[in-house]
Amino acid sequence: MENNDSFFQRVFEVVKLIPYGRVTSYGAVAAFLGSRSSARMVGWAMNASHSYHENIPAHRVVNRNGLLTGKRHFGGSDVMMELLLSEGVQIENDKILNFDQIFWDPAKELL
DNA sequence: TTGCTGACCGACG
DNA sequence: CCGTCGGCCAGCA
Repeated sequence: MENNDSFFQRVFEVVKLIPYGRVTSYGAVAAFLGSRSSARMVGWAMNASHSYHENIPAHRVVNRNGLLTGKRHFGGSDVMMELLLSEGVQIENDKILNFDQIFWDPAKELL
């Protein structure tokens, strides 16, 4: 892998690789990049994804609890939840029920 | 340019 | 159990 890309670019690369109907956590992506403490940057990268022309499935990235913490940044509505629901993800009260089942760990799946 | 903030996470008291 | 703090990096006033 090339390390010349910025942190954000690396985050996008991983997020774009998330399979349909699967989700991952900020910490998992951060850990895959080598810095689990940089989970905040992953979330910030999602915010920056608005500026990028590429399609970033940010709705497939949630926090460690499987909670849709970033839904408020997703158009200000339940768009994030709707997208996940359309992918077969079970959600209740902004939380992914089968999080353990659909969790996609880049460190394991991608490698 | 400096400094604050942010869609997180883990540790500590 | 719950509140607080540090760490990581980039964007913005």
